[in-house]
Amino acid sequence: MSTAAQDARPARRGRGRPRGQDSAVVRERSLHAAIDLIAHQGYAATSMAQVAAAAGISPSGLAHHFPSKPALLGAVLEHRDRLDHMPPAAEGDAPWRLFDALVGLARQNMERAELVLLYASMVGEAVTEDHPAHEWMLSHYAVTAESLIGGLRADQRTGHVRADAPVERIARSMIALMDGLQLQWLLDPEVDMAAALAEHVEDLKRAWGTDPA
Amino acid sequence: MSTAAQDARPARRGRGRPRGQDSAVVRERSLHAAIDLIAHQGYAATSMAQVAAAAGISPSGLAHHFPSKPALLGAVLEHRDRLDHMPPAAEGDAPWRLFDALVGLARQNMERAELVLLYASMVGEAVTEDHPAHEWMLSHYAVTAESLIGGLRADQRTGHVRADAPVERIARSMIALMDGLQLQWLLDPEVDMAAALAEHVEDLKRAWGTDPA
DNA sequence: GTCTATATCTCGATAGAC
DNA sequence: GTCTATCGAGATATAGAC
Repeated sequence: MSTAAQDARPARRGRGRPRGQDSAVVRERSLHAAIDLIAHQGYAATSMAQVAAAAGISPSGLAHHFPSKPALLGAVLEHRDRLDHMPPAAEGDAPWRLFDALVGLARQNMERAELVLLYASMVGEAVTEDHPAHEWMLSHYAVTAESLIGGLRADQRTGHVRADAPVERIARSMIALMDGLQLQWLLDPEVDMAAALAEHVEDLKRAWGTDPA
Repeated sequence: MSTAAQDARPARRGRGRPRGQDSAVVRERSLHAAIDLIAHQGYAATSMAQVAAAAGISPSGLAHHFPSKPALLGAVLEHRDRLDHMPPAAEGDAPWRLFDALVGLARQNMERAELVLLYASMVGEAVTEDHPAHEWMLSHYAVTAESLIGGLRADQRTGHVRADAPVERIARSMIALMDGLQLQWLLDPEVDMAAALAEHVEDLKRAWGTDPA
């Protein structure tokens, strides 16, 4: 999009109204400032003025890009989901692939404390029904659980997972363990959440898998 | 002036200054109002005025019992810990007693959504270092983990738990699972967190216990 | 597109009457 | 012990200049 200069593009540059690209840059900067602040303070405790100051613009300037606080939150959540997404299940997947992928995601997230902190803050606040991120949270859990359950069912069809495996419980426990470990890791970086998760997945394979270890 | 009621003391009773007992009642009422509001909205989003209104007094009246917002939070946390406490390990404990007790606690908490909601809100907010409840949260995890680890070590000494059991990891995973299941249960009351936890404890006993199932 | 300025609220906390 | 009154600070949001 935006194929460079339309035509002559004279010396409008210095102080003329900034166009396209500049706007995107400021928006991006504001978004990252918001992520940082919401992660550390929570949504309720973060003000538009703080975000604007961190982004180097005025509150009104911020309001131009994000007309309201919930709108800013929506953009933050959208950005988060793009960075930390569940890999989709595919037909030819290796057995337990999604579970292994989650272990990898956990290891990757140990290099991105900001993202984990944002998630923990959001989840804690959004459990209440009327929170602006409540719908996001419901959807997040539903999508994650359905993805894991679908993967397990596929593995059952190909015979790599025992037919009597309690797939819902396995999926729910995996998600719960991930969430809980993230909290503990945030409080104590010595906690190796990827390793703990990997051990759990190994236990699952031993208990419900059909392939030899 | 106003020598009138100095000694006659007519119907002073009805509206005279309330004493002792009354104060405790109002304090209790304020405390429960605060718990309810903080549980549903979080600490940052809850105002002293809201708590006062819910308790049926004025903000200044509330300030008399709790001189500041952090002071009110402290009282809330203290009350919470009294209701939802880790049973202490004792010398003659049955094997895995603390783990069974936690399953029972989870089942009990499924009748006390308020308490679980308060915990989830607090944990989400207090991960940040400068939150007024951060110290509480660190202590909460430390005490819980040490208690579980101590119980496992005692069971190892009595021979009911295998000597090569990774006690730290078992304790951390148990806590993580509890925390994560509480979130999922709050979002979907169909989730039976006590049952899921009980299954996990059974898995632990099978994997690391020495007693026959 | 960003700014200044302002409108309208609500916050936490304090002082003093009764 | 609870109230009214008030303070100063900071919130979201809008209007209009440049």
